[in-house]
Amino acid sequence: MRYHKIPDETVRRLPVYLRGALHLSKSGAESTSSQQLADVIGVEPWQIRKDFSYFGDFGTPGVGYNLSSLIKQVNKILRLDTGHRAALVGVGNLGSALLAFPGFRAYGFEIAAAFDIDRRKIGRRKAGVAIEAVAALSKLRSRDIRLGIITVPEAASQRIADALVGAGVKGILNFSSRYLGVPRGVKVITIDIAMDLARLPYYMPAG
Amino acid sequence: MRYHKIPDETVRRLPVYLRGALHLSKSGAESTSSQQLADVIGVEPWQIRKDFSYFGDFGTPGVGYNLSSLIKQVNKILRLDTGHRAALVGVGNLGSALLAFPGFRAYGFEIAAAFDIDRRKIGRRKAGVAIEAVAALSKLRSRDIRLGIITVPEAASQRIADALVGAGVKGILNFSSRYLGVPRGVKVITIDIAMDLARLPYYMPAG
DNA sequence: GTTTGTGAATAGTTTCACAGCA
DNA sequence: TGCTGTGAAACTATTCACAAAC
Repeated sequence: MRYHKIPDETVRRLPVYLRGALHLSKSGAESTSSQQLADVIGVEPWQIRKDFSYFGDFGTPGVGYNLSSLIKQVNKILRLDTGHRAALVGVGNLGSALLAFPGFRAYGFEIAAAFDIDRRKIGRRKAGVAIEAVAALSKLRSRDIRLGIITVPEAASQRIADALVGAGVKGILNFSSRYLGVPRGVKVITIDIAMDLARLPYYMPAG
Repeated sequence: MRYHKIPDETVRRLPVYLRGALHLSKSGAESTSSQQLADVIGVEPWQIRKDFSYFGDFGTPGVGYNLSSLIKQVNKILRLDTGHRAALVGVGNLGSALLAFPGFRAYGFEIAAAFDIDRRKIGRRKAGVAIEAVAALSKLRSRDIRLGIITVPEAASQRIADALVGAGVKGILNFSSRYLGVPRGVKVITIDIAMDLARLPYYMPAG
């Protein structure tokens, strides 16, 4: 199955596998099996094997997967091996929390710039990052930043997305609840916190 | 198609439709069409019609959908018509941001309690909510709280999930990056911010 | 004996195209 | 005419079961 289109769902799971592998590796293990990795992350072993099979032979039959080589290969597929600099726009409650969030580093991300529209915030620092005026967004191109994180109110999100795209950003993590129109070649992933909470009651027993 | 199992993907999209409908309604419209709603939220019109068709007749052929009745029906399907009280555990950066987050109210959610393990935080208030000791979690049952939001560090998340389940919580919104094992009958939805960011580079043009 | 990798079977979802109603 | 609702077709993803590799 080496020469196939990769299912989106497989790509969605790869970071999960990566995290599981990192976890096992930190626990001192040198190798693992699809069964053990599956137990750690809560999926089924054949799913892991199938997903990996799209990219080539990751493991050794009868033995399993070498963790450090597995981590290296998945990192490469996801292009996390080079490191990425992101710009965060909107230093409110959520934006501030993300600036301080330690979880990005494990995947090689760094929030290298922060922007806000509020004059009182501009010039200050938050979690070591200087807050700049939104107007300065247009100068991102020269700063090797190709990722944007949008944590502004709904009403401003499309305008900010346009500005980020204009500044050469190719990937956006969007925390606003509005649909963002972007040109082909730019990928948006939306995290809508209230919406995820909103489908929880559907699955809960009545009461 | 009235007597079918509802696809999970349909349930995932219902809150999106709800938000679009609320948006149009706030803009002053009284009715809409699948085409207009689709444009607002960035999906295709037949997707909307198909999804609604699992639940019955929502619209009028030749005319469209009445917004207030649409909103009422979707709210009912998602069980958002009754209101829900949630407990948040872990008042760190992200937890604090969520306590102050205004977006939950639109869906009828209220964060009615907050818990932390840090003695210095216990007894204080954040966004109007008193911070209680994690040990007090066991008394949740009597407070009409059946939803939990977990914003604690990875290492503690399973323990907190167990405590929430023990206190009668039936739905969990999990922001930690660890897989949570819960009994049948409890639904977990995980938002893993770093993981979503981690699959963005895969989709970005090389550079 | 153990565990991977993968075709084939099954299940689930999206898309189409149009009948039927306002 | 305009728009919904939905079977049927096309597509995508999951699950199985087992041959091949160690």
